[in-house]
Amino acid sequence: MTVSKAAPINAAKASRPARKEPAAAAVESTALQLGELSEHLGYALKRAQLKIFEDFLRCVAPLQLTPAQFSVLMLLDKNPGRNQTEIANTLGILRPNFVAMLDGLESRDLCARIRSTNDRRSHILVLTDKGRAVLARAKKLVAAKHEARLNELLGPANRAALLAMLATIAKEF
Amino acid sequence: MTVSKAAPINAAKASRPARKEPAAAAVESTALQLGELSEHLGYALKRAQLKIFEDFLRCVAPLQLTPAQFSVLMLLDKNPGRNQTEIANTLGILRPNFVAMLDGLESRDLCARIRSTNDRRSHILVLTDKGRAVLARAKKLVAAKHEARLNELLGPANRAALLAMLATIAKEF
DNA sequence: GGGACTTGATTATAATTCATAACCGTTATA
DNA sequence: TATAACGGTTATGAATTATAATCAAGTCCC
Repeated sequence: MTVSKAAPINAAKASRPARKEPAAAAVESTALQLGELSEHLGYALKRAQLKIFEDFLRCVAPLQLTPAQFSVLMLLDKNPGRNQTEIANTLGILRPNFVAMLDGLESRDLCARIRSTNDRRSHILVLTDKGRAVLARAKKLVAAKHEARLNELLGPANRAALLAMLATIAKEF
Repeated sequence: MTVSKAAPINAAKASRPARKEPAAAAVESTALQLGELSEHLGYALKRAQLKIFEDFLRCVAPLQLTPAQFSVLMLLDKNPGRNQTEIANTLGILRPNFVAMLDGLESRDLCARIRSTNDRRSHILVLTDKGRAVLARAKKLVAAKHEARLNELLGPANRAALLAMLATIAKEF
């Protein structure tokens, strides 16, 4: 839709005394109307997603993890012994792009590539101890700050309903 | 989070007769577990958003409009006489990036920049007749194919609830 | 066993998107 | 009138997403 990270600073520029206006009833430059746009799910979805990611970044800033990196660590933790292709595919990351991402995580000693003995082409991915520790801290931060805030805003029931609908869309659409 | 456009092709590779396995109970390479990841709103949000945009693109393909371009046309239609900064800001587009985007729309004769007589620095944006026509067709396509499909999947009430929650997040978070 | 084919990881590379700083002409203000 | 602020633009860089090609290792099959 659009919607970059840049705050939609609309703020009608704090009422100044006045402005020269053509003549007829001064329009006084009010806030813009989104109109039907606000009824479009894609638009709302994108804006919400940006906000959520922004907040995620903030909450987990001390650990320097992006949402993408977090998702990789989560997946490695839950699925030890898988190779790059499997992890990348389930996250929707293209294999070529996953290489640099793993390089980053591995250079920070959060995970490691281990040449498989079965199939010496493939790299088994594992969390390091540090990786597990960082992930644990990240989960705590996310739960305590990020998801908690959402629960507060929407209420647990609504939050669950939202999650379910999003999952439905992701799966069935 | 991650989640590129690439389909998370997990498909466990159609059962072949067998495979050499280390020894102990063959693990048979089953689908990966998302685990707690599926409980994280950001993850679900991102995946849903990608699906929605993908479908939007498909539905409106005959008109060659991206979600971002669509949102601009919608906003111009609802808010005639505004300048670039105002439009860009309310959509969260950075002004520098908006220039090329407008160049594209203007070169297709969907909108026009008009030098304001009040303030000769600013460009008033207006939809052309063609722009209005294209927008009208786009709205029809989106309503008939895209949003209709969502309604079908979620039901009108749920769809409305989803929209409301997303708007809440975008606004208050 | 050896050639043809497939697969996992990688490189190279391009297109798109998002972000920042600097600039020019115009307007407001001290 | 000089200075600052503003709207639009350029230039540019980082990050994200995508495709094709390469290399080594495995599978298939005669």
